[in-house]
Amino acid sequence: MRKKRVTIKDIAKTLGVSHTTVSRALSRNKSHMVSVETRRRVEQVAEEFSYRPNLLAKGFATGRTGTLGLLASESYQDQAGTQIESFLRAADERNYRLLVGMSAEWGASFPETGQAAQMEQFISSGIDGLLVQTMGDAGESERIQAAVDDRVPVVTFHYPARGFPGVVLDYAAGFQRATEHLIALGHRRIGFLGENWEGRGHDAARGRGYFKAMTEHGLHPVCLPVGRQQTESGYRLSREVKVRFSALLCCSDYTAIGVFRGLGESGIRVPDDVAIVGGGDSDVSAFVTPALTTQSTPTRGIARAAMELMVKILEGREVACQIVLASNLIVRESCGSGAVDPTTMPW
Amino acid sequence: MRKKRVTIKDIAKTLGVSHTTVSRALSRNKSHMVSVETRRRVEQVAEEFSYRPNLLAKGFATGRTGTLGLLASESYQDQAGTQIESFLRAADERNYRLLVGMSAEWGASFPETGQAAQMEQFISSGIDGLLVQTMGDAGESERIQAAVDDRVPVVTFHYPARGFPGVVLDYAAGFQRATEHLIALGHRRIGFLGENWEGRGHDAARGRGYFKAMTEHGLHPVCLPVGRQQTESGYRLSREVKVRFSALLCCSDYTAIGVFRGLGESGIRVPDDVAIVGGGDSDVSAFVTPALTTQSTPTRGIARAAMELMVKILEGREVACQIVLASNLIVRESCGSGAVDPTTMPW
DNA sequence: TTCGTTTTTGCAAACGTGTGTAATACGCTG
DNA sequence: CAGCGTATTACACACGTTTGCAAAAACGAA
Repeated sequence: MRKKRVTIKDIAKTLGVSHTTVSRALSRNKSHMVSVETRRRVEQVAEEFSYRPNLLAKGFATGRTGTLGLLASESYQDQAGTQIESFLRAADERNYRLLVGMSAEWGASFPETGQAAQMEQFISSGIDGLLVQTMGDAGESERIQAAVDDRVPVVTFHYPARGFPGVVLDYAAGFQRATEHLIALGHRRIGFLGENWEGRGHDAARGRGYFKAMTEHGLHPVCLPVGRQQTESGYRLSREVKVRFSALLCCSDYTAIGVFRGLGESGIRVPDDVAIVGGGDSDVSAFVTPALTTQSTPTRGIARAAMELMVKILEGREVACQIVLASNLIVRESCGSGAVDPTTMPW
Repeated sequence: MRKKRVTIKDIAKTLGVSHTTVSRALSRNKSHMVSVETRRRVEQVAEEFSYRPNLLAKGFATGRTGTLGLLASESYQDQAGTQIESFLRAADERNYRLLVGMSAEWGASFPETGQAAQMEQFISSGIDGLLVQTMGDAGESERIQAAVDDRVPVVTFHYPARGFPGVVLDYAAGFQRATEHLIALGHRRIGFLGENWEGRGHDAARGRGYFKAMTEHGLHPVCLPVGRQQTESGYRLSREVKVRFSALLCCSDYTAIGVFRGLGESGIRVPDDVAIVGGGDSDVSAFVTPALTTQSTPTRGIARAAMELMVKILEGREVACQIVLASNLIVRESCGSGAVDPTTMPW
C-alpha cells in the first residue's frame, strides 16, 4: 500500500545541493535568497517527483500547522450541521484546515469532561487556534480556560464567554422585537417555547428578550420548556398552547413545525386562531404552510466573523473583542402580518 | 500567550532517568518493560506537571496520527450536516479525530480541482485514512486514485467507486419499492422529481429504481430535474405536477415540502388529489401536514459502517469490500396509505 | 563465586522540515 | 590588488517522540 514519501532530501540529492537550499527555494524564504536558476531547477524536480510537503513535519518544526480546531455543540441539533458547513467554507476561503469535534453529550454522563478532553486532544494535535461554540452555561468560561490553559488562542461563538474574544448573536434583541411585533398586532396572551430566561444559552437569551418586551408592556410572560427533540417537543406542547395563548414564540423553526402539526390535528388554525413566530430561519421555514415568521440566525455570518477574528488574532492584528451580530425578524404568514399597518411597528 | 510545553525530557530530568524510559513508561511499550516503580514515579510526575503528549511529534515519529480525513460532498446539502455529525460521533466512539472538508463547488469553476487539493492537503497533514463521500460522477474513481496515489487507505460512502472499499446505500431498491407501493395504491401517472436516471449520484440511482418499477408495470416514467435549492425547486415544479401526475416521488423531503406548499396554494390537496413520497426521512418529515411518506437514508448507519470498515482496514483485518445498506420505506400520510390493504403490498 | 538469563535502562539514530550562523564566491570600490 | 559588502549556499542543530541495539543491573542456579 504505502509508497515511500518524496522528501526535500531526495530533491536535494538529485540536484547535488543541500536540503536547506531546497527548503528555502520552496518556501520562498525572504531572509535567505536562493538564485533564480536554482529555484527553477528545484521547482522542476519537485514537480517531476510530484513532491508533497509533509505538513506534519513542517508543523512540528515551525509550531504552526494551518489547522484550526472547531468544537461545535451538539445541543444545537438542527443548526450544528449548517454551522459546521459554514465554518468549512470560511476556513477553506482562508486556506485553513479544520479539525472538527462536537462537545458530546451522548453517552457521557459528564459532558464537560468530553468537551475538555476534545480540547486537550485538539491542542495536542497541534492546532493553531480553537473555535468553540459556547452554550453560556455556568462555569463554561472557567472550563475552557482550564482546558486550554493559554496554549492556543480561542474564539468563541454564539454566546459570550468571559475572558475570550468571540462572536455573539443578539438573540435577546431579536426576540424582544418579535414580541413587540406580536403585541403591536394586538396580542396579549403571548407564550414562549424555549428555555427559561433565568437559564443560560441562546434560548434563554431569547427568553430574556421576550420577558423584557412583555413586562415593559405590563403583560405576563410564560415559558414552556422545550426538550431536545425539538419538533416532537413542539408537537407535544401544542396541546397546552391552544388553551392558553393567542400568540406563541418558538425558539426553533422545527419546534414551530411541531406545533403546527399539533394544532392542525385539533382544528386550530394558524395564524387565524394562534399566531406563531419561529427562530433560525431554516431553509424550509418559507415553504411550510403557513410560511413561518422567524428570527433569522446568520449562521454563515457567524462563521465568517469568527474565522476573520481568529485570523486577525493569529496575525497579531487584534487582541480581544466581542462582535455582536444582529438578528433580524423575517415576517411571513404565521403571525398574520398581512393585516398589519407598518406604521404601528415599534421600530 | 504561549507557555513552554512540558516534554518527556522535562520529566526525565526531574526523575534522573533517560527520556527513553519516560516514553516507554507512558506508552506502555510491550517489547521493553519498565519497572512498576519507575512507571509509577513517571506517571506521578507527568500528572504533576500536567504533561500532554505532542501528538504532532508522535505522529511524526510513528507515522500514525489517529486522525482521519472526512471529505463530505456539498451537493448533498441538507444531508451534509447530519452526515458529518454522524461521523463525528462514530469517530469519537473509536477515539479518532476527524479532519473535515467539503468537496467545494462554491467559488471553484472546477470542483474536482478543489476536491483533489483537499485530499492532497489531508494526506500531507498526516491522516491515517480518508473517508470520501462519493457522488458517482464519471471519472470519480480515477480522480480519487490520482489524488490519493495509494498513500493512505480510502473508504468511500454513499456511492460505489471502482477499486475502493465502501459503504453503499441501495437507493434504487428503495425507490423501486416506493414506486411499487404507489402502483399498488392504484396510481398510474407517477412522476419523479430528482435527477435523470441516466445520470450518476444517488438521486439518479433512485431514478433507476423508479424507472425499473414503472417499466416493469408497463407505465411511462417521467423525470422532472430538481435544482440545488431543493425546497424552492419543489415549489416551482409543483406547477407542472398538478396537471401531469396523480402521484409523485421526490428525492428529498425538502423538495416534497416545497411541492406541498405549491400545491396548497393552488388548492390541490395531498394526498387526496396527489400522493407524494419523499426521501431522506429528515426530522421534520413526520410533523409536516400531511406527514410525509419517505425513503429513509440511514445516515448514522452509513457513518458507523464506514468507520468500522476503515478501522478494520487500518488494523489489517479487512482488505476490500462493498457494504450495501438497505433503505426502508416509511409509510405515513402523504400517499394516502390509510386506504391500503397490506395484503396487496408487493413485498 | 561465577556464569547465564532475564529484566530494566540508556544511547543514538530516525522521522522531514526550518533556521541561525558560518562559509564561499562574486562584484565593486578605492 | 586589497578590502569590503552582498548574494548564495552549506553545515549543524532544533522540534518531541519512538525504537533497535547494546549495556547495565538484577536475579537465579550451579
